[in-house]
Amino acid sequence: MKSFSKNQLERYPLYLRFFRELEEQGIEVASSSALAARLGISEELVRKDLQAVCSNKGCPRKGRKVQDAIADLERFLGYAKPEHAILVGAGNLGGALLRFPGFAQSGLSIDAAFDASYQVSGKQIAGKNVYPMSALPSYIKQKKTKLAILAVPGDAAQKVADALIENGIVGIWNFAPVHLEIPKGIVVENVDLSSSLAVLFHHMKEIGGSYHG
Amino acid sequence: MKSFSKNQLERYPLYLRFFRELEEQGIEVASSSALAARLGISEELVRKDLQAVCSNKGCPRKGRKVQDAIADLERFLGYAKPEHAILVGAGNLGGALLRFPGFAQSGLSIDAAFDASYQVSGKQIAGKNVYPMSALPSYIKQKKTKLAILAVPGDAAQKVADALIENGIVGIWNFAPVHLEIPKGIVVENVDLSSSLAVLFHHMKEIGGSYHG
DNA sequence: TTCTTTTCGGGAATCGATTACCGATTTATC
DNA sequence: GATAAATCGGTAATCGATTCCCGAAAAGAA
Repeated sequence: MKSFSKNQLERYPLYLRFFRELEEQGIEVASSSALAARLGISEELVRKDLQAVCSNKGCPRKGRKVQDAIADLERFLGYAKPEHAILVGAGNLGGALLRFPGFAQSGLSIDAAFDASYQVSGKQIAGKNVYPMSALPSYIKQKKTKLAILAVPGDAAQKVADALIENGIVGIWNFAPVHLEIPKGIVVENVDLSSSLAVLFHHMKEIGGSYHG
Repeated sequence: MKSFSKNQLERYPLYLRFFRELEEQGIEVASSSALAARLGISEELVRKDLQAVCSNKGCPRKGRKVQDAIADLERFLGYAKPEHAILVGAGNLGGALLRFPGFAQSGLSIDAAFDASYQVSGKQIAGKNVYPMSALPSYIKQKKTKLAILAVPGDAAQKVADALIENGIVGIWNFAPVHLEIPKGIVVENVDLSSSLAVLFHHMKEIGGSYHG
């Protein structure tokens, strides 16, 4: 069985996005070279990535069938059936995630939200119910939800994560700026804006675009 | 001169966060081993990372002075003076970023926002003015802004990015789900949720926590 | 048809990041 | 004061990702 590095996994959605664009334009075949040029990476890398997940071979001199590539990528990425998730913390960022329409194209379905504040719980955001935190355990157990999106303030994140795991959550998409302590067998993927900023700032310093010196 | 990999750069904010927590707790010295254990990475890696940016040496048997480490990390990350940025696209996600209070601790200051919709431009969000897009060129030129946060819908992103660059922006923090075509000398850092999701889904499949199969 | 061009797919080589190891040093303990 | 334990800093080795390279196949041109 093949193994996939984090970087490699992160590239697949970019490939899929590209192929979907081509499909919209009515283009039926595309080469790895074109994809590589568009994304600014080497064509060998693209080819190897696609070889690893595509059931169909590419055709010399032409490339890959766009529709086949889309099907292969969607299957590999798990977009066939949407993954059902709950969102915890329907405040500033959480609300934005609830309202974001793009997740449907990425195989994610946010079914419900939970918030500690009674100013938001009991209402709806983007057509999704926001429940009080007290309703969380029974909801997870009843719906057998496996995935949670964590968008609570940093100082509450660990406590909430513990509760989620205790009730059966095995995957956490963590938007809180905290490194969570997690037992083995639980998956956490962090969206850490400060890390992303660090990369950006450093590159800007290199080209001399920042005032930081 | 040293070079820093993307992964390495992304770790520094985590280190800084950890040291700041210790400082709040009144702890004055901390070892790389403790940091490594907390973050779930090897202690050699932590040591090497810190050696690369710290002016002060660690002390055998004790570790590093927390305050020195914080100072070194903040200096390296460019947090001494905040980087001034504008935000383009004050809608769903953009609004959330404007309201997010954590950027001050990451050396970022969002000074103003711009939006194409007249329903939001002219108003304020989180105390920051939202201007119409027509005001963008003159603002950038007058304030000599170098950094822009791009939070517009995907289909508008490339066009907006082109305009930003034309007016002097050299760094773009891109939240739009699009791979931007950018001339040389301009820095782009993408925050791509679909890539992050791909990593999460894959790991969940590995542990058997997903319904995807 | 034949030649050229482009792309594919696989194997070898390279490059860089991470890990392993080791002697040195300092602190705590006895 | 002697001894043990833990951490440091540096070098060497490993591991894996990416790149390089080549022969083969398909399409288009001559």
